[in-house]
Amino acid sequence: MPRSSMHLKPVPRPATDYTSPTYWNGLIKMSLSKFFILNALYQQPMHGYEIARTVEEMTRGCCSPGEGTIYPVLKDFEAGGYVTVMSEMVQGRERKVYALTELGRQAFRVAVSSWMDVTRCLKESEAMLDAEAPSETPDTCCR
Amino acid sequence: MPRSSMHLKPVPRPATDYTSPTYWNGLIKMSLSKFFILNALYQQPMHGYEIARTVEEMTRGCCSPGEGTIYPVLKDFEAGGYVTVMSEMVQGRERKVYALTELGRQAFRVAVSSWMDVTRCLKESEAMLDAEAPSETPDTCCR
DNA sequence: TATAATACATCGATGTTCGATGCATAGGAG
DNA sequence: CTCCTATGCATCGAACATCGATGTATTATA
Repeated sequence: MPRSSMHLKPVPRPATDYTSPTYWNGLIKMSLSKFFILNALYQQPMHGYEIARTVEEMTRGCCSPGEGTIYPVLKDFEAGGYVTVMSEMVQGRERKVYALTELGRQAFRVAVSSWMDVTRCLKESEAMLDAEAPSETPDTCCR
Repeated sequence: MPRSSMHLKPVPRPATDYTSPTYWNGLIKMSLSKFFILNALYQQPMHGYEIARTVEEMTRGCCSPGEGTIYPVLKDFEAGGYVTVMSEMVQGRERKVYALTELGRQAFRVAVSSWMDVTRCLKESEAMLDAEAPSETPDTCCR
């Protein structure tokens, strides 16, 4: 028996499947959670749990940050002065309603602007594909 | 002197500036390096160093993955069968020319498709901003 | 009396990228 | 002749973002 297979072969690293939409959606999500949280709050003040559902709906499931993401981010936003918090009790349950400050609104505008830049680049990538294989765009949205 | 300030105050965490384009561009970059590397190779086979310059140009500086990103990624792509490598010597310098396999091309098409989904969501976010403050889009691109 | 939905919060694990560092050659500036 | 820049590959620790599991608690529903 080869010695190398006896010890310390923890996990062979399943090798990422780059042809899986799941992979790319996960990766994309990685840089959009904060963006969409700001986006939701830009529409109106709301509490953490509501943000989760709002973003889910807004992005049609493309990007739905988990609670493990949302609450730490909100805490960070609060510490930086991007949101203010109002605690309220509704039917015995605590609710922390977050509202964007002017600084928070400014942050979101910058974020949109930055994303628009890359969006243009992405459009060009799509155009390149369309040029060789026209008529695509199945509009499946994340599945 | 308060004891808590004597020990273990490593770095106060400078607090992220979410109103800085630099922050958002950095975050965005985070999920687009692999995408643009595939994009470059989709156009034609090239070597690592060339990929860096091509992506830089392609994205007008929006997303320029460093070498510390590119080489590990290429190695990963090779291991997964997404690219093939041809080593050549040019003027005494080694060059490893990478070419996409059909699997690699497929991966890129999936990636584009996934990105198009979010692009639609981003468009809507921009539309929301434009509704309240029309005539923006300065087209500064990353600065 | 479970179960689901609401609502908050934390923590370790995973994955992505950066920046520094290292090696090596070629060519031009001083 | 030596320094610096550009080319070209490669690695590694640190920083950061997000997930998934876990925990607490209340209310409504089955």
